[in-house]
Amino acid sequence: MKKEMAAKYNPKLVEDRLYAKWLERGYFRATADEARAPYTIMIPPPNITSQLHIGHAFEATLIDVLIRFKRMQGYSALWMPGTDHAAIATEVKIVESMAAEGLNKADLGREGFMARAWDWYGKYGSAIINQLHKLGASCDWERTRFTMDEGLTDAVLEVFVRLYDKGLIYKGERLVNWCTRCKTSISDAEVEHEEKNGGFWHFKYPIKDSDDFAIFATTRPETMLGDVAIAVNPDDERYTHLVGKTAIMPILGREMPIVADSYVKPDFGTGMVKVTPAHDFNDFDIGTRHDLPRVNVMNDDGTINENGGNYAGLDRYAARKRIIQEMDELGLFVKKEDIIHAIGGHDRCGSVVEPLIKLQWFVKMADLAAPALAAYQNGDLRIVPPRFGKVYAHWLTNIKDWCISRQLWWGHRIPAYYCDCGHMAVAKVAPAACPKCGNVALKQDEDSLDTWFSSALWPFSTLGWPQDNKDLRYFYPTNVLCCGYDILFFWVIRMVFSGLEFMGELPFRDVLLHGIVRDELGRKISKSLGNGIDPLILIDEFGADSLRFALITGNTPGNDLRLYNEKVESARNFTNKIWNAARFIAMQEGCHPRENGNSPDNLQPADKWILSKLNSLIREATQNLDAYDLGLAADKVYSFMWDEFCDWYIEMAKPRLYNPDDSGRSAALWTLNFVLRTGLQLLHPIIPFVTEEIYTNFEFGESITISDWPTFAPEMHFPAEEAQIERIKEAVRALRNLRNQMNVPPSRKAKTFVVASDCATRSIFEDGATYIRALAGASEVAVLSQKVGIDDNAVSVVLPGAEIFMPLEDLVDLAKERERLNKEFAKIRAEVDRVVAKLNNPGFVSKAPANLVEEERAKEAKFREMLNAIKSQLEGIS
RNA sequence: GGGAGCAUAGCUCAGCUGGGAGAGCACCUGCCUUACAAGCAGGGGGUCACUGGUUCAAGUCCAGUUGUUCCCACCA
Repeated sequence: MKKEMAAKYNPKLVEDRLYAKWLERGYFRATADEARAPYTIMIPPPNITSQLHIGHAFEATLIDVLIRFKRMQGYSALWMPGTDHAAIATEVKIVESMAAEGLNKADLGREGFMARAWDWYGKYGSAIINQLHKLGASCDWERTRFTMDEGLTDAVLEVFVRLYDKGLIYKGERLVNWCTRCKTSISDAEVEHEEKNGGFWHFKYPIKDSDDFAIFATTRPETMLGDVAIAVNPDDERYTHLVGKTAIMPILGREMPIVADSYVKPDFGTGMVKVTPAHDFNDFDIGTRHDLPRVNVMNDDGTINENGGNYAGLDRYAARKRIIQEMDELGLFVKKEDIIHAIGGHDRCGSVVEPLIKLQWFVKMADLAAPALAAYQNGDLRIVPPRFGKVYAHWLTNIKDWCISRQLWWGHRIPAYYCDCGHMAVAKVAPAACPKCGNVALKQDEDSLDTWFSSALWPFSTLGWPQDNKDLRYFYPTNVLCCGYDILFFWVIRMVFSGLEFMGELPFRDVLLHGIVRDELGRKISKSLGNGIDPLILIDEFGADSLRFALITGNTPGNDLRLYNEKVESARNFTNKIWNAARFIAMQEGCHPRENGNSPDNLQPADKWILSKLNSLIREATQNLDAYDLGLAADKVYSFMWDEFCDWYIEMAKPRLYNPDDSGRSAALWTLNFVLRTGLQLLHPIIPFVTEEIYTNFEFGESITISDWPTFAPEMHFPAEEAQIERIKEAVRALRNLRNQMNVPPSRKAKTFVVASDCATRSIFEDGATYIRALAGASEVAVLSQKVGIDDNAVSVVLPGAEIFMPLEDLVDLAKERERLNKEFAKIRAEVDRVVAKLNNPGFVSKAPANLVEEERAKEAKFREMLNAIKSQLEGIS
């Protein structure tokens, strides 16, 4: 070794170099190795529209921790990377960029547009992927996939055709959510409802051959142009006499029946509802039940069409205004109420979504959803945290048919081919001629598929499906799917039913959901707030390890995470602490095991104590990681390495290290190396760079990345030494506290007397004397069975089973010392009272587990003894 | 209208199957002790939102209340 280590860890000198090494040596390559078990995670493919943002960094860190952990455990660990074409999101961006050049889609035509889109992919497609290197992500980059790759496209077409042949995909005229800005249909999941202030306008329609009116209310007066009926509740006695009569839409002069339908709630509004089947989902159903016509009054761009009479050509909102005005002029406007109601907007562009009747493609969901729901209900699919299972089940229970066609160009074009004869063929490859009439001029459907249609296949399409192959059989099903809870119903559900349908097996066993990263004020990151956190800037400032550690600690699955500089800074301090612990060890003469044959033959209590603690830590951290409690695991290793190892063990080892003749020196060096090495391994999944740098500097092996995950070792379990050192620590803490309270300067050393009547206790302190000297400012430690020969002016502290005296004649203020002892007495007195109260409770003694009762009894004895000791000390100084 | 989360130290958050409240940051005191001042030692600070219940024992389980955040939903 003998490599000079800098006093401060500098990630900039390390990270890129190590990442390049990992790539070069192919550590992230995963192969279908039958000798090992597979462990697979598919990246949630980032959209090619975006750069790496803090949410990606969070998710990637979670995944990388799991992958690196499992790789070290010996699994053939595959983290499959890739990107998503993100149909509408990308198309919107491309259209925007075209607009800047004064171009629109029509100018380019379909082919020209696609060429431009592929250019876009070439330019931005790999942005995040490349940025993930900076974070240390251990993906198998050679497998990188894109949802519009040839292979994945083949999978999409295969699925489409199979579902169509099975009758699970159909084309039909349905009411769909329509974005008037993007001019495409969107799925239910893409509609975001937001509470907004709005108007609730009340109008009346005259009733034919009567002086009566049908009074109703609407939030969208412009849709009145498409009214085809008035509906009342069949049990509403106020209106039953009107059922069967005819109302007149005065502006268009359209006559419409008054029908009875139980959908209408008598106590809401006026109890009468205008029925507009072409522009409202409920009305669509009412219309179907009563066989009403569907009058579409809106164009694709949100203007009124020819069915709107004089209103044709007007924008929907302008039409709304004028209709209100015209109805008012006709004396048929009643009133306007201000209400707050939910308005659906397009999640990509925010414009208000209009329900319109369109000829679209749908996936029939009932048959697909059932097994996906069952898989969750019977426990095959585990969702972490479990509370999200309800969301999952709710979605699958209430799922409606999925509108998969989009009036977009960027995406997988629907493989349906039309002939002039009216025949439609659905096939992966365009038929050379119409199977029915032989016409060769077939036209492909203009629409493309919802982006989620392809990402639903991600867990198997990335492995080569529909081609059968070794990798697919080996790595599928994947182990865990890690994504944000916000895409549980967008994506997870669709992957589950697709996997079950086409692979006959769940795509993953576990779903690990994470929350979103928020800014220091707890706000959601958003463009409008400008509160974005750039991971690359944080990495540049603090290092990737620090960012990763900050993202892992203090977080539990499914919970949102607040990120701020101090947190990353604190993580940075931790990496530096580890670095310095290693630096200290490296500075010791002959520190390397190979240099002088350091061995664990002569382990001392402190060695056994730290090894035993480490051993428990291995077990706990492993369990936590397996249970996806990454934050918990990180916390435990953190406090072990910092508090136990650095602050206690290293300090306890120093006397031996500094004495070349100490017979325990070799054991200390061995222990330092062993604990360091193991601690690094436990930390490596979370902070891969600094751990690798130290690991290789110490020549522990070729690379920590491919080292074996530590396992619990029964021979490293030393309960007696653990208890022993804990008692020494207690004594040291008490002495430090004492010195501090008595204002003893740290430089002032003093002889220290430990008095214990019990022989075993004396032996503990005799063994630990060296630690007390080193850690508590004792010049010498004398262990006695009785208090003899100790100056009366010594300050003292009472421990369970022992008293410690530190004579500091010139420094002792007797009054102060008395006050301190009195306080101590009161404290222990309170403890005694509490224990006694517990033991006097007959319920406790009879019902609590025997060992607990026994413990309490022991405590009582211990505290009483301490009480007596303090009492006699008080007497001694008065 | 349904469903869920959260409510613990000044701030941000941990706390697994119920058995004497923790961390980081901030704060106070003392230390440049030859790994680390990005550090060391010591310290202050919490009726674990409220009410009731189960239990020998509740931050932890149950019910309700309040506050807050989010998701879903066609109340025209």
